[in-house]
Amino acid sequence: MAKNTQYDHNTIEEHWHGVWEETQLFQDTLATADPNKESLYLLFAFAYPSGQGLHVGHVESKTALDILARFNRMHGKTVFFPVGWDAFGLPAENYAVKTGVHPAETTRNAIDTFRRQIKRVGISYDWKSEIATSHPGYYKWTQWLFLELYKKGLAYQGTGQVNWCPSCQTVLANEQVVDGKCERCDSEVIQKEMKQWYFKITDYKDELISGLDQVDWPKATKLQQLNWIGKKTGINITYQVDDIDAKITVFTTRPDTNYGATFLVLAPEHEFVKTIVDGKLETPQVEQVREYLAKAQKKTELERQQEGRNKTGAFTGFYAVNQLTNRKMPIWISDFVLSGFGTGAVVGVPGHDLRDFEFAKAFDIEVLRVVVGPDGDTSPITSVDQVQEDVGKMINSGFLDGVEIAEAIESMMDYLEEKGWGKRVTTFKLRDWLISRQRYWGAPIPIVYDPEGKPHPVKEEHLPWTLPTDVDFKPTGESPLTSSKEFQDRVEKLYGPGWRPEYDTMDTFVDSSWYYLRYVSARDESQFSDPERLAKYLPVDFYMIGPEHIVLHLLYSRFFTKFLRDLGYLKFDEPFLAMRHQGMILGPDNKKMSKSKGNVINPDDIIQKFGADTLRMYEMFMGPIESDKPWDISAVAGVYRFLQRVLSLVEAVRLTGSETPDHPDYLTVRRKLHQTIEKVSKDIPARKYNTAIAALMECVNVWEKASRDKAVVLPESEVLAFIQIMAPFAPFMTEELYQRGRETSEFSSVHQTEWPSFDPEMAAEDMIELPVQVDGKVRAKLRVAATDAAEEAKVISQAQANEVITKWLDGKTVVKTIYIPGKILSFVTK
RNA sequence: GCCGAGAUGGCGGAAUCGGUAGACGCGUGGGUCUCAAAAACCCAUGAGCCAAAACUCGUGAGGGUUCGAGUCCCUCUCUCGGCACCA
Repeated sequence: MAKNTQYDHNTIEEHWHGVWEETQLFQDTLATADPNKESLYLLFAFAYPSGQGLHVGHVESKTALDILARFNRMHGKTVFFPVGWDAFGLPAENYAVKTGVHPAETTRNAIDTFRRQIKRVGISYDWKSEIATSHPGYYKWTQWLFLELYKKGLAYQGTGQVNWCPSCQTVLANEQVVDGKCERCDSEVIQKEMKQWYFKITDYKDELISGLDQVDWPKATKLQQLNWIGKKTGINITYQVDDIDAKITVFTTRPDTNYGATFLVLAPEHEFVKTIVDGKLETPQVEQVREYLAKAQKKTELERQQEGRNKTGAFTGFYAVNQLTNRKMPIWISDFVLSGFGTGAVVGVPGHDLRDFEFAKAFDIEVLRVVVGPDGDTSPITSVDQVQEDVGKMINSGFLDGVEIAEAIESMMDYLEEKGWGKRVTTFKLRDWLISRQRYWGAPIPIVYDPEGKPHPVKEEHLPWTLPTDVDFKPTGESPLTSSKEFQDRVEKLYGPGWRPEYDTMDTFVDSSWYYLRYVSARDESQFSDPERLAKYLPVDFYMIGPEHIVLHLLYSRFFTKFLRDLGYLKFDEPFLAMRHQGMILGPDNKKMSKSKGNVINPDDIIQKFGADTLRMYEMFMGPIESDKPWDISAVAGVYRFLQRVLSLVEAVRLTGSETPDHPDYLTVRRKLHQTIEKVSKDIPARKYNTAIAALMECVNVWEKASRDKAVVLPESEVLAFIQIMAPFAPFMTEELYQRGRETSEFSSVHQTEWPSFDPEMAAEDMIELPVQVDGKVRAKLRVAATDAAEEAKVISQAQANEVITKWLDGKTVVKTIYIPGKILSFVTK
């Protein structure tokens, strides 16, 4: 056979890239789609076009989807596989602050780079439906969506404590604060009271939970969403404040221990605290309350967290009465109680809640035991390890004595409700979504204010409400749009003198939470998306997305989907039917790739040296898509060698020209080929690309050996089948091999051919190797004709005739014989 | 602390309705070719014992169920991800 056929990957890949561009292969899918064909919508979480360009992680997830796309096209489906850009965002704006280059220009250049790189990797996107969120044709509809929410009362202005990043000079959503720091720049986030725009995502909280039953997502992802929504059932208990006309309601999930309640704690922001500070309620402790409040408000989120479990607090001078015991419980304030959760007030049961115990110890409050400890311990609780939270029988608890905790919870809730002292409630951790951003590079919020400062929606005929360009980017703490003269003039001209625009822009997550709806009619100027196409192609069949988007993007997207469904625009409840996450590609040092560590692999370099086919195939071969895995440059070369061998092998077949289907070893190769077709056909839909590639390699190993040692030459149809099953992985080289074997000059791609079928008969082995165990240990392997595998008696007698088995059975009594047809034969002796 | 995922040769990983552990690739050792080297190709490659065959051990640790456990059950350790003074 011909050795070392030159594998000139750059020439091959650039050539076919050019041909595909010219012939518009797989472009404008929906306009040309056959309505009778089954359709498949594959979606990649669109990327922020950063100045760094494409990285190997992008290549991984894009290739994974591209393989699915090509495979399904070859199965006759209409595959919708669009691409776009999450183009608004901070990096371009920060770059503008530093250099003065307008974000629009930075973004345009970055997109151009990405587009070029993605095409070079051979991702078969439909570029006709490309979108960018920063394009007025797109954000017009983002603004339209805002107005629809506004009309329904789901976009509202609220004043409250917000997360403020002093470095980005903007507010952040709760979801964007990570460990008390800004997720973008790691600056410490502070709390600020501001008037901002919110979306009422909490209206959908129940459905955001129940809808998860409809989708095929990783279990862990669903749990994480549930966790974030944080549904909890408990009871609100209302206590009378002693001596004055006031009541305080606490939320608790554990009313069972209420006989052990000895104090109340209020969040610093609690209404009752306000009345004290305002002097409406007289107490000798007013000064210390004020002092504590002042201190608490100054703390940043981070400082609060760093305090850890150390309890601070102040006594208000008031007492609440526990109806169960008539005990007067001192009312304290402390910042460990959060105003946003429950009622902003808790009842302290120090004997059976770790936190309450710590608080009681810090301020010398009485601790009562109401649950029997392990080994029947009923002594007073004096140390932390006696604080028993979850299990045990009630004691000192009146009618609950002797009852297990779980049962006591329900009994007590019933009792409190019966008495009118409490009411069962459900609470959620999920807050409304704060969408105002004091930044430039985003979609302007389509709101204008009249001279009295009252907000009005921008009229729909004024959409897109364009982002002004005469803006000073330098962050001042005020929105950059404040500096635009054009923006101000526009508003006064359209709405009247004294009117002013809303200067804030929308969180970029607003842009990215509905893009998958826009793709199907990306150029439509009359509506946000085409109803017919939405009905036909949505919801998304398969979504590939990084694990970092689990909480924010998915939650917001699901909210929009449900909202638009309620308006009648959509006929489905969930936007993404199936979803998986790609793992991270780590540097060769097994660490996350970063410029500072100098371990970044640039896909351009790999393509230059080995080609896009190698890059794709290597990344798919590294391991399961879902797991993190380190880059290994010599393994890349291994994949390159494989491709080179394929090229040589196929070339050799064609140069030889004479097939040898009558060769005795031909059947071995054909069997392997059919086994490989079967394996690859099963592995691709399951996205087990690493094992599919391993199978392709095995096939080549067998084929090559037969070709070299035995001069076996496969018929052209079988060579073609191999090329076809490899095509989704290595689109360039397979196109080259396919075209070399064709006679006609009219272009038709290997990627448009029909996927080869495998013949189970041809794939079947005629001899199998059957392990034989004696007492659980494999002692011999029998060669059994496949046709005999089902005949137990025949197999057993063959085993008993085996020399090694005889030796092991010698002098022993076989008490049991187990035969799993075709799998294993096991003798058990005494 | 709580929730989730995971731990398999020198490395990445195969194999989980319980049935030959280590497919495939990398690396390593030896060889062919060459004046030499590179490339390419061939052979070997879990550990122990060993001339070889055979045998013994072996999937984070310890127990258990089973004829048989990487896979199932219990306990534990470590790593990664998420949440966290959430009442």
